[in-house]
Amino acid sequence: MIVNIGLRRYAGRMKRVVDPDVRLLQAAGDPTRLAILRQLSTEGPVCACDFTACCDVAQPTVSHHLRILREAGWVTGDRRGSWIWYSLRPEAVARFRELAGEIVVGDARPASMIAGSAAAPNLQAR
Amino acid sequence: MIVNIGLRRYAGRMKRVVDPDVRLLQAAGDPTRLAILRQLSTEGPVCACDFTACCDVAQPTVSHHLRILREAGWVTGDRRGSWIWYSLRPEAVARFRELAGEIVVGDARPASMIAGSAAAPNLQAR
DNA sequence: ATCCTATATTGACAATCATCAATATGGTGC
DNA sequence: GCACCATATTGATGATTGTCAATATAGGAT
Repeated sequence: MIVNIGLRRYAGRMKRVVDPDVRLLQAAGDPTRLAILRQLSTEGPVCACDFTACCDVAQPTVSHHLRILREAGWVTGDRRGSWIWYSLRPEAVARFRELAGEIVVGDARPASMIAGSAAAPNLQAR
Repeated sequence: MIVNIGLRRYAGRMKRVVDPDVRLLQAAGDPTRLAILRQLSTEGPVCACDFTACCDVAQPTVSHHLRILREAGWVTGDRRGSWIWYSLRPEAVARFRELAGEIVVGDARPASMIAGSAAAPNLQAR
């Protein structure tokens, strides 16, 4: 996508992520956050204070990543006293599994829907 | 992670992505690249020239994203004449599905392995 | 050889990201 | 009230990212 700014053309990053599937994948695609997700998966609800150990990052960084995971729908935080227990949201886990099931090798279409399988590709105008 | 550079402390991004799982997720976590993966999944091998349509991006951008998908292990390119046909790599698809299967809600450990479930969290030194 | 087309690479630019120190917020207990 | 703890937010910094125009590379056809 190209946007004019004054006389210049903007060639940087433009399309913000809105697709919830992309947000889910993008949130999981970070070493610290994947470690958090894995810890939540194997240990069940985890206190926020216990994430700094596994990830070797400072407390504000953990808080930052937890916010991203929360906004992507991966986790919820449940305040109990002065601690906050984080847990995986089943909807996100289910959606992630669906997403994985949608990516399959080979042509998933029934043979009747395929027109010219081995034909030339669609040519594009430059 | 903290690294000293001269007298300053570096507070920017440090740990490069090496975990192949993270690379897989990171590569999939982009709108253009997820669209490419989905097109490959539903249509089977796709000529590189056919990706510009679905993604609304210029040719170098498609090439850039294909390279990222290739380096993450998602796709391979097969040159046939002047066209290059891209297809999903079964290993990546399989790993992605495994990855999705590893993230589960609730505590996956057997009850015998759980010490003090409802006890206080592990306290950390600041 | 030359031309044409498909794809990759280079270089630049701006947005976004991950990280931390410092500070703020909000709860518990005295 | 005050002190202490857990967590979130702010602000700064530097790396990384996504995008394009321009150029390069490579194969097919003439």
